Amino acid sequence: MDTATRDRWLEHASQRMTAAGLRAGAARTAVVETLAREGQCLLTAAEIADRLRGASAGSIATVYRVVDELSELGLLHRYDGRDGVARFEIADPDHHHHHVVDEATGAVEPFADDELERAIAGVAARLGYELTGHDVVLRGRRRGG
Amino acid sequence: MDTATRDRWLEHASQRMTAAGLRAGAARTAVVETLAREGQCLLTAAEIADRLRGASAGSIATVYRVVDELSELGLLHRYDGRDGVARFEIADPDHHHHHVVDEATGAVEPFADDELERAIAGVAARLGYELTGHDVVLRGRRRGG
DNA sequence: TTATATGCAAAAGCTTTGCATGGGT
DNA sequence: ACCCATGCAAAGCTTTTGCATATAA
Repeated sequence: MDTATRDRWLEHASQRMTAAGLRAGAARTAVVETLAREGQCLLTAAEIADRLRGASAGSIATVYRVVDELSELGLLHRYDGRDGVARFEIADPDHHHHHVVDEATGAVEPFADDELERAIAGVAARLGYELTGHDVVLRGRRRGG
Repeated sequence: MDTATRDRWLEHASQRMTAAGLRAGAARTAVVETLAREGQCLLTAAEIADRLRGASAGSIATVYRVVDELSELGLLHRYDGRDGVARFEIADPDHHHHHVVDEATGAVEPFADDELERAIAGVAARLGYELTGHDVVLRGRRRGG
């Protein structure tokens, strides 16, 4: 993820948070900046807290509170994997994507696919739903190398 | 889900379990039959245990052990929602489907879509993955009524 | 008979909450 | 000044694990 995208998201997040009446506290700001820095990469609350501790502070409780707020505002995507740990990453409308998990290594790779998105939109229309979100997770093994 | 489908799955499950060296204990059998009876419907471990208690027994620990075994054998699909509770349902290759969650009511509706499946297969091929599974969850609000 | 299945209870996570304190506006 | 944000500790959950007993094969 490039700097421009990250900065754009930071700007957007700042506006949304202000509009929502959220103050720019030290911990909240640090969580937001950490998520922006990691970009298109899923982080657990514990991983975010670890990165904050490197700087100054960050209690796990606050991290959970902040990621909940941000998710509520649509600023984060949340993924709940099979290991019972929630993971978060910034939601950038210009970089919409999903993930494929390599079951051999556990590695997570992002991907985007227009045809998949069209198919999902088609399903929603057919079923009569107005979509607010959707998750796609592929699991498999990488062929070749 | 019709009786024939349920019976077919039960037969299939029985064979796979025997082949895997699993014995037909009371609790395991009861869990399998409960899942078959519910068919195309997601159940939590606690919900399964509740249904067992109505009959005779069923400890939550055993339920977790059984659904893990069955998932490992590919006999169950597992969904991890945002509430941190895993849900299970029988995996019938002839009734492959996904789910759409109505955010207003929390209702979960199954659906199947060939175009969506084709898109997913296409993505996997493009990325060079041999898929072992995939999840799609749509979230939205039902239009009209 | 022998290894597996089961239940109970305890432990192990992750996540949330209460409360007192610190900090933004 | 006022109210929100934060940290700590404790509580709440789901899920896993240890161990003794019961049971399928």
